[in-house]
Amino acid sequence: MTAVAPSTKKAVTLFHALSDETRLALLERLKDGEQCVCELTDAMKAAQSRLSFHLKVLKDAGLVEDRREGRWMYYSLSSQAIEELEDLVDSLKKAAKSAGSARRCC
Amino acid sequence: MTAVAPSTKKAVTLFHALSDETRLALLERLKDGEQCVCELTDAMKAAQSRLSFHLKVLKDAGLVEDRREGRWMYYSLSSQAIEELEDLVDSLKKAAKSAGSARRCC
DNA sequence: ACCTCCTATCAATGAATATTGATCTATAAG
DNA sequence: CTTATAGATCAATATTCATTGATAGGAGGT
Repeated sequence: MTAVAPSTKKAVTLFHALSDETRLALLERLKDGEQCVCELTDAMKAAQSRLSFHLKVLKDAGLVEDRREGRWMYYSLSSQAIEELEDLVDSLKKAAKSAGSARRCC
Repeated sequence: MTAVAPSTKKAVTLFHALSDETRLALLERLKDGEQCVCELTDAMKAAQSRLSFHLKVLKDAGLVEDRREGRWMYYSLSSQAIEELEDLVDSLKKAAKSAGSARRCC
């Protein structure tokens, strides 16, 4: 019954940020807690500019936060966007449960 | 502490399917119940081949199911993939809550 | 001031994706 | 059997995204 998702753009951004193997791997690592970029590049054997790019995508989507400490940048999960995600998935789930009533068409 | 998500590929596919405005709009419509392609093309004023393409992406990701009835194809939400989504988001949420413990680095 | 280390950004290339219009298949109706 | 309709698929193009290597900035250390 929902008219048109009010913030479709936001949802697209969120899901897009999650739709990449490298970025999911980053989030997976951040589940263990805050980490600095050097640690991530090291652990993932990835080029620095590559991770920097992906971390920016995650940050722009609101999925991670960054914090500077000296010359290091620390990244960590941000629960904010994750809750929005939860809501999106929830509304889908509810709708999926109330099975589709076949309607005459065309 | 999770090693490496076992089915990262699956997650990427799921999130990618959701990372498009047209596809989110389709899902939004399907929340109201099963609908045939002609109804969707009509309502969304989109080219038929375009929707067919996006519906395929959604179907390949397991987010929708199709059913043929005469010459019409009916699409509906599939709760299967949606539950996988829920799990993915859940594990992120839990990790985000146990705030990141800053660790010495580099 | 200089040099070094950590990270972000930029420019160029290459790879995936989306869009369009045309064609093909299947089902139904006459 | 012919025609019409619903939808999928294909080929070509346009667009968007990721990767790489180079450069630039900012913070410490000497």
